[in-house]
Amino acid sequence: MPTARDRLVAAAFELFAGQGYDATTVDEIAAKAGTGRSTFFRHFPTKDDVVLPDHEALLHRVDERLATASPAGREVALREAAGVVLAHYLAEGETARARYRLASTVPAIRDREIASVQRYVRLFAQHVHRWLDTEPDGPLRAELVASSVVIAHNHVLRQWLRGDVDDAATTRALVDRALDHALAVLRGPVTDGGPTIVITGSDRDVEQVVRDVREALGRS
Amino acid sequence: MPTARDRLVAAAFELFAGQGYDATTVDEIAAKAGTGRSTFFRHFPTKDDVVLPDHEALLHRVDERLATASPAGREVALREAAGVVLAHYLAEGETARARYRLASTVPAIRDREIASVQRYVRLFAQHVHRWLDTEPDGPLRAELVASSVVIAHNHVLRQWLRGDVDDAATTRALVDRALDHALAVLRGPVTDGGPTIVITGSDRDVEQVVRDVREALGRS
DNA sequence: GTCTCGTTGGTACTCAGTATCGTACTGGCG
DNA sequence: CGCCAGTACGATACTGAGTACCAACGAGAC
Repeated sequence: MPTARDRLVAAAFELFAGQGYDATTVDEIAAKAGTGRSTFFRHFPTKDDVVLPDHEALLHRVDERLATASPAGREVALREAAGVVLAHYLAEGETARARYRLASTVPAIRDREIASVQRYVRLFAQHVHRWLDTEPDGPLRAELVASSVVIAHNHVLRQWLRGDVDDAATTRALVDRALDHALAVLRGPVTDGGPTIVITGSDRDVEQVVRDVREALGRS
Repeated sequence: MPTARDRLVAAAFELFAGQGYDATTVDEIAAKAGTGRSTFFRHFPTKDDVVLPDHEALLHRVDERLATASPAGREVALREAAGVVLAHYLAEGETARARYRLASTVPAIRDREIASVQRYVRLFAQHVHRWLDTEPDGPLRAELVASSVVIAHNHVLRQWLRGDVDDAATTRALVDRALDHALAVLRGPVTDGGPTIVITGSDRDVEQVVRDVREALGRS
């Protein structure tokens, strides 16, 4: 016999899928789970929470990873922190996908999801602020980096949730690649005096770069 | 005699400020406004909406500005679209600040605000997608640009809402400057083959840039 | 006058969420 | 075995948001 909490979650998912979110009352969920109404609200503060994952534990783990970042390892810390979240969803598997489908159709749940995402952004921002606040435009860049990391992560995560990508290793690789874009702001500040140059990528053929620069400036 | 809608808004702001959001019932608001309960819900779908601005009109104007962007004027379109939103808040003046204080303390309103912000991000993303989807990593970069523009705008807007900045012209200048960072992703893609060069700023002394590049690459 | 039509007020209802109480089921300890 | 915590559960009653529906009022059209 599964625990009452698990029965409630299962019953809720079935009823929501069958007759829709709004048309399902908490009483029905409790009845189908063979429990009392009080028990439902004892386990889930609101009706929404029965389908939303417990972000608390996840946020805590992300927080821990970001807290232990040496100045040199900040970019790695951000990547791994995003990886922690991704791993959680991948491990959830079909449950995460069912929740995604639900959030796509039910406004109330979608709004809750958005609010949850914002908590991750805030958490990331909190740490990046510590790193950048003394730099020029640090506070702004901190927020840009934080939101960009989450955007990049979620962009790929959605591909997996929709089933566009199915392989876990591929998904992880895509997130890594997406974070290249997101972390560009972290690498170089935009100074307002002279032009700022940001060069990324592995190939370091100086003369080729110079040719590219001349071409780019000539065109502009 | 102001319209019933205006009286309801005024009554709501006063009661929320005086006794808190949760402790205020819709009946009280209606009573203070000298109207019936039905009238309240006829004007505002939910209790939250009485303090939230009508984003519909604003979203529409932003949409219009973004829709009429030539390929060369895309960056300008994004800047002006952000400017439209900023101008609206600046025109609201103290009302916007009161709402900000309310959203800072009441979770329900804060969540609604977050959901509203997300609608702007989606609208921006919708247009930027049209522009970038065919480019490498276009869809991701579109979302990064959209969220970054909104983040940058809101970062400065919050400074004004808090009163850290009070002058309208200064605020507009700060937004313009903040958007420099946000639009970096729009300017250059990060290719994975050779190095990618992103050059920002107004000074276009090619030889100086080339010297900078050589120095940067020499160091690395 | 009266016939609409839009705005309003009033009433009754559903349902989420809160508070409170009594009860069953545990494990530990004498 | 009897007693005693602590804990999970169920039932009831309540508040308040949001919905549905209906009756009344007022302003113009004819």
